Amino acid sequence: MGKGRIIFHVDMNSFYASVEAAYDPGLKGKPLAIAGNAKARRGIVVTASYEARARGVKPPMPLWEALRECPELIVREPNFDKYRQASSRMFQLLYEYTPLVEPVSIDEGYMDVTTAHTSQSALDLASHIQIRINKELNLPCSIGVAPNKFLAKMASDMKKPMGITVLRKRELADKLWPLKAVEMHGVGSKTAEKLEKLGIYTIGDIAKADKYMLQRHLGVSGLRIYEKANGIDNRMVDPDAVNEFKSIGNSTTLPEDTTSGVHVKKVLMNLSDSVGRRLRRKNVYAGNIQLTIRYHDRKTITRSSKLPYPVFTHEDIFAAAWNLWEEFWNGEPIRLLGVTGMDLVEKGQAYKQLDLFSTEENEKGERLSGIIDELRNKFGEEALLKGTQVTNKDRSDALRDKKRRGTSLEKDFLRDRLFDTEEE
DNA sequence: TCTGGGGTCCTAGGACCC
DNA sequence: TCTGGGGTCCTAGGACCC
Repeated sequence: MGKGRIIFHVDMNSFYASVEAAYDPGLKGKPLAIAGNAKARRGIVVTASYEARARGVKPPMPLWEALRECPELIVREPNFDKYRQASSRMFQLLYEYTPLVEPVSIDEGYMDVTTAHTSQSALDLASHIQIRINKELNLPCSIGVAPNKFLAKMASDMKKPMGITVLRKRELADKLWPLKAVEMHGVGSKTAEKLEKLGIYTIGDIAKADKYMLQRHLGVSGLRIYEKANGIDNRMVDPDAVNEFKSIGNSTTLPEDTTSGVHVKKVLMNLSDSVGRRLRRKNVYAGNIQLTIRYHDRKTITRSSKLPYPVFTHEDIFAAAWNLWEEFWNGEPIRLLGVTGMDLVEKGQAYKQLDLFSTEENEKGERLSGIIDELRNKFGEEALLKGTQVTNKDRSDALRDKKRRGTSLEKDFLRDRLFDTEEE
């Protein structure tokens, strides 16, 4: 007693379809599918209402197949602004209970409520949250209640829609172990196939397998699934994780396959522009640009190059992408193109360095930002960073910033993640 | 009639340096 | 005559998730 954590996993049910139905009550109770690219025939079903699922529509199914299964299917294109808005309201509601909320994606997140349920039981708290989300936002969700993230995640999957499932350590053998290995978070079809060849079919089989045998065949993920199958998962709920971006990219499947250089150029310029806007809005530079090419036969390659200095203008991004295209395209028809910025570095870091030379910190910021871009162009980022020194004061400032961020979770989250729209 | 778009993490090989 | 081993960086692919 006293040492265990209480973790919730809140999982919105058929999120996109539910949001559409909340806006348009006429959709309630009808088979509804949200599908991208609905007109171009190349779309897939992203989300299906439970009525649609009952008629055999299961994401991610090609749209034509869904319509064959269920001719009366109502199809809507996704409206991400709407979903982001609903999502932010949902998370704001969660933050009312604890700052220890870790959004995982637009429609799910973890909460650490170990110290947030003083007056009521954890189960009552989960029920309370679920009812509020349903009443105030008109959206259904399922909640898993468990001593760690993995078990909470598995629990929220066990009863849908509008379920609440408690999964205790002592219930593993009954509730978790009978499930097929592929049901486990982290085990996909490829890993499940490998496991079957080892005579492992259920999560219980994983739990009872030889740990080092799993490691030999699956590397570190073998160790990981062994621990999880035995109910062990020490990962913390990290409210800051959502702000730590590793890459920002956009891709698009073309209406028709193409070999036209002019066409490709136009598409890459659009993608570069959109990636550039997103980088600038998040105040980061990309040190590496990656081009993704999917050929007519769906064979997909990625080619990337580390840049001499980090970039964030659409011209620089496009130039890098175009170089890769000219170097690596094999001449065959293209189905999809993608541009991604990687090795992201915070723009603020560079400004911070320059602030060392500045007496009035903020006044000169604008002018300095122009200078720093010039210096970067001339000498590259590395020279720039080497030219300055980090003091202890900087370190403590950075630490304080990070701590402060952790206490204004809502704002950071809303700005950085949910309102990730195309406008500047 | 074929299968989107946004990501993260892990692995592995080669280049290069000491 | 031909030669070790460690460490880091860069790149590409693949598995997985929502």
